[in-house]
Amino acid sequence: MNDNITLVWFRQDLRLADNPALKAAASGRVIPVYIHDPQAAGEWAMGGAAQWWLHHSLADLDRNLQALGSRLILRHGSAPAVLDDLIAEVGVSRVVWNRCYEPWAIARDRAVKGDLKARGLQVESFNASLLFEPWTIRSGAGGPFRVYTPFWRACRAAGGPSAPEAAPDRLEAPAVWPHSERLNDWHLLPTAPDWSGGLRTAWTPGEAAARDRLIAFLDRALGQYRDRRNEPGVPATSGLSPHLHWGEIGPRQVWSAVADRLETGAVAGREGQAETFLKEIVWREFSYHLLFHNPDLPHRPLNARFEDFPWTDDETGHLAAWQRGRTGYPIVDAGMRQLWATGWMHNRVRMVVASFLVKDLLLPWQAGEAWFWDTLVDADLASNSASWQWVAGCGADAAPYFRVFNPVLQGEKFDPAGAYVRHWVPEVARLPDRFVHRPWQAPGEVLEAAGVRLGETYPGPIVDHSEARARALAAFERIKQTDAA
DNA sequence: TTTTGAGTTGTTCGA
DNA sequence: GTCGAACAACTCAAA
Repeated sequence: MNDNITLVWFRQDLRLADNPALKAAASGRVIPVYIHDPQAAGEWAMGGAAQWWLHHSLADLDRNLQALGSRLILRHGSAPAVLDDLIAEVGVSRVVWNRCYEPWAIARDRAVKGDLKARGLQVESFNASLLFEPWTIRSGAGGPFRVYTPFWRACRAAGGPSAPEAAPDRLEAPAVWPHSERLNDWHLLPTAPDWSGGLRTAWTPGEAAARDRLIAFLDRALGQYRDRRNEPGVPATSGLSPHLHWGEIGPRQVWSAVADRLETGAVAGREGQAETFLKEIVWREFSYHLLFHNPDLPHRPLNARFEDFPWTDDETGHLAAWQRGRTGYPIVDAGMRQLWATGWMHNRVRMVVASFLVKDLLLPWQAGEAWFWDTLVDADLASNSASWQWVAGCGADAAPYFRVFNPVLQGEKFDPAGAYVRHWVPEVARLPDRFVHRPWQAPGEVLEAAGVRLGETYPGPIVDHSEARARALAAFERIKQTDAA
């Protein structure tokens, strides 16, 4: 039975526009399907925040497909088995998808492709998630990059990414729809308790919301991006990371929208501000490039010397204090609480909290990576692992080991009026600016007037930063010696 | 082929 | 108070 039906397997490309697999299928009958397979990712199964996002994004995709006369078929189970079932049920002749780049997904997709082709089906995969495929950007010597700036230049030299394509106008339905499971039965949303209130306040998953967020960012913040993106108390960043992760919008769409503003003079005199934003988009590409060429990136330090780094055991409950935002450093605690409440953290603060975990607490970067994975709505294997390695100093083009963020100075520099810490750490909200990032240095009467009792209403610092910094530098000194020996 | 200069995000110290 | 130097080692790419 061959009805010339194309099965479009949606994964991290939950959108209709700029979706090459969907576009390729749209000339004939289409069955869009999403397969929920929590086991496939192994230890990188989605965290709770990611599942919350996925639920709403799938609901949105289904609505958008229905507007084109189609719908989204939901199935759970092992993807190869589910695809087999669908193919047998409805007589599919062709299967298409947009590529994923997690090592486990690459292995799965390669096996599926080989298997389906061997059985005579047409199978095609496309690029929806990246400006450039990781294997197409090469250094002068022909290999992958390990330093960002040459990678950026190589991307620029590759010319602009291809233009995004519009969504199909309509989609032809099959004569009979295969059965679909119900989204609610997947229990992706938290219940008992429902902790998703902060996520709902902060985010609207879905393709239209992604587009709205992009436009709002371009209108309001692109022209000051370079100067203000580091201020966590100001909405100066795009907030596109979860939308990009789930593919509700693609980097080509983002790139072309920025290029438009540049070409039309909408950011005249502020091109450098916009360029800094494009560089951030390319940092995402760089992370995918690194993961593709170094599949162990999520587990093992790129710089092998760090295998022997003397991380400490978490005997003191430091990890839990960090996770719950009770380190006694307001900027660190604000970030960790923002993460817990909203599933997202401002990038500047991600660097501060990561440096604190890895350098002040000497806990392994993988512990931070795992916590971020569990709690972020934008949890992305490539960006998360590349960024943690960068902070830890063991990654590509990494922060030098002696760069230890001082949480007080970082707070005072980037949140000088304390708006960010006051919002997320209300215990210290009534402290004056000059003590809001260093409550333990406030005189007793100032603390009292602000209603702060250190150790009771808010913790004292769990480590002394300057001692911790010295400890970190000494630890790095040890792996230097290990290497020389 | 070899050499050379440059490379996202910081802090501290001493002049 | 400000300012420059020092804090490694390694990759990349141009010369």
